[in-house]
Amino acid sequence: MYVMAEPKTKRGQIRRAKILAAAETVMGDQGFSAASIAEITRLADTALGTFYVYFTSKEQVFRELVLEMGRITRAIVGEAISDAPDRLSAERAGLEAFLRFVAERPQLYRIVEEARFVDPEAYRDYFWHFGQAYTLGLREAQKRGEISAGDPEVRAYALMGISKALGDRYVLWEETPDIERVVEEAHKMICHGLAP
Amino acid sequence: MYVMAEPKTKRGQIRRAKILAAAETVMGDQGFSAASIAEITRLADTALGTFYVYFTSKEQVFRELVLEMGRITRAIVGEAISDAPDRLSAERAGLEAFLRFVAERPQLYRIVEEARFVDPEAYRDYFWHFGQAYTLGLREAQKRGEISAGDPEVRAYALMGISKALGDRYVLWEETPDIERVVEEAHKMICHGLAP
DNA sequence: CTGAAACCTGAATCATTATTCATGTATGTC
DNA sequence: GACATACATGAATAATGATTCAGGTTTCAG
Repeated sequence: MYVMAEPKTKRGQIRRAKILAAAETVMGDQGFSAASIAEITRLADTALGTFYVYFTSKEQVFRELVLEMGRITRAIVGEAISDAPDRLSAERAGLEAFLRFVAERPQLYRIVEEARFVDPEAYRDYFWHFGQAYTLGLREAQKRGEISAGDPEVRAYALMGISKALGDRYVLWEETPDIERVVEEAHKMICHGLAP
Repeated sequence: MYVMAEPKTKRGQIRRAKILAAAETVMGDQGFSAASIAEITRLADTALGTFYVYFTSKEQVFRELVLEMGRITRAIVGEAISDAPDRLSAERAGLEAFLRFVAERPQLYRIVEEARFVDPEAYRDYFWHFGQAYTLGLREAQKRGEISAGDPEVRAYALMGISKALGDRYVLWEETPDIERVVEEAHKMICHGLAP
């Protein structure tokens, strides 16, 4: 997928950023196919044709948004777990940070999920990257004896799945999410499992 | 959403079923928007217009497929766990059955996930229904002392999330999935958690 | 100041497809 | 075997919206 060169002037950079932000809003709210370039440029106070000065296609802005979401999510979760004293605390902090992020920017979250259909490669890359880092974190925690033995990659994906499902059910589907409570309950299960 | 009456004659029932099956294939392979009615009817050896004898719109066949998927998944998982001796065994059997189902009918799985965007109500109903049953099963297992105490609904969604994530990573993204191994590893974590 | 590069414009193009419809053909009942 | 109902057809309709383009305007280095 061909990508345009960076804008050379200040004005150009601002314009491009405005269009990208508008695309986030419109695509996040309405989904990829319902989002029209016309509406994106309208929201960005820009002429329709200007869109194609900065992006080669509708698909390309979308991909850009998915990449941005990857960077943001990793930054937010990474930050949240960075000063946890041990891995179990890190799991709790990471889950909580993720759920709060979903609550604050549901559009970005939606875009990543839609990427599964619009741009499967970007979607896969997103989780692959995240999964790699997650796996590594668990493997090292295991070496340090902070968690029990077990395949770190399977665990990483299982834990990502928990976050996503709880985000859907308790953040997106709920008027007033009680994130604290959900994190608490989930964390108990993550630490000790279901066995009596 | 208006739904057509059932076909009255044998011929009609067969034709309708043929179109529905073709829709499953085409929509499952290409996704909702890339799937064209023309291709669906071509695959069903049927004239284009005949589609509208049986379905009111493209959206409506899609919904029909989502509902069908709901019935099938519940049947398959329900069957798998029905003769488990206790809840922890049931969790293992259910996870394994789900992963095998994803491996066998990836198109249907894809359709449900796409419903999140194409028909959010159907998507929500699907998980709501499943979540209700799952929660109930966990609550009763807890009463019987087969699992430890904890919010059964949060646990239900967490467990569904695990299944979905492992389905993505180890079934859809893998040439030759080793379902047995993944189930084994995940089940250890589900039973005992990460705590050392 | 000035010219070239960069940026901006929005009407026109172009392609795609869901849906309709007017006109047949089959089915089953009497 | 005739009639009504149900089913089948595919060309025509109609709407949509992504992308292009031919010509302006702004920026900024020299």
